[in-house]
Amino acid sequence: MEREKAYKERGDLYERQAFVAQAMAHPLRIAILNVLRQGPRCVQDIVRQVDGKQSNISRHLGILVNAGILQYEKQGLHVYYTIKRQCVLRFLDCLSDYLKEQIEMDKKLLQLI
Amino acid sequence: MEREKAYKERGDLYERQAFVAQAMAHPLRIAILNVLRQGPRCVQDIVRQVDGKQSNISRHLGILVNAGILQYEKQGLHVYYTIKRQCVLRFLDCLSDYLKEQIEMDKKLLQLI
DNA sequence: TGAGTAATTTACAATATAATCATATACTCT
DNA sequence: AGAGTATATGATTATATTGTAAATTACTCA
Repeated sequence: MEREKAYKERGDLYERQAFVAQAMAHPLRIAILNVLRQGPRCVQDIVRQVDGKQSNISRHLGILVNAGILQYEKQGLHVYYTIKRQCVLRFLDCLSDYLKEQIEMDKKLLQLI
Repeated sequence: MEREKAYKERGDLYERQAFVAQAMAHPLRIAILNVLRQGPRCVQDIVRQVDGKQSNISRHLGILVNAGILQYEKQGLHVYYTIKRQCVLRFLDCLSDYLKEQIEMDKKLLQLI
């Protein structure tokens, strides 16, 4: 494969990776992912567990599906969403280890002021 | 810990996770991370390897540092950047496995048209 | 000190993302 | 068919992100 083509393909990959990251880049969407850890859930279930309007949650679900992170299945009136990419959960878990420490540290700093 | 406080802390964590994800959500920043896999590199090195103006790269580096993904060290005129969170690389690797397949499939579909 | 190089920052215009309300679609049950 | 419920989709406004050129800071070395 020639050099330029190789570069272009890499760029293609980078764009898709960035697209997945972008889909995760919102606290509400992270909250949704954490609800779906429990297993498949319909929109209502999710709306009940995270703080947000139905139409907004629906939009965020759409973004996650679009990025290939979630799958959905229609069952009558309900639409059940499921996590399709376990990578994403592993990543969040890995991040939370040191982010929790960071949060603790920030809290202590605040108390010093 | 009371319920409401627990919720707030979770929200705090979600915001920070989202912030890290957001920092990864740009193809140029992914490209930068892939340059830095090789080891510490200064801004010029990076500018040479990815496609972009120096001031722009500097901005993107700032975003990655801010999210805690990169570290830097000044050495004379140069600033050397290093990857601090290996999570991030593992995540990108995990994504690329199926994204590459997806790219292949998309290419084949295009040829059918 | 001052010329030169590396890196960051500022200011701005262009573009993308987000939340909300109202509306539309799709399905169920009587 | 028609009422009722679950989701999704416009349209709009507010906010955030991006790229670029120009200005600024920080360091080196003659």
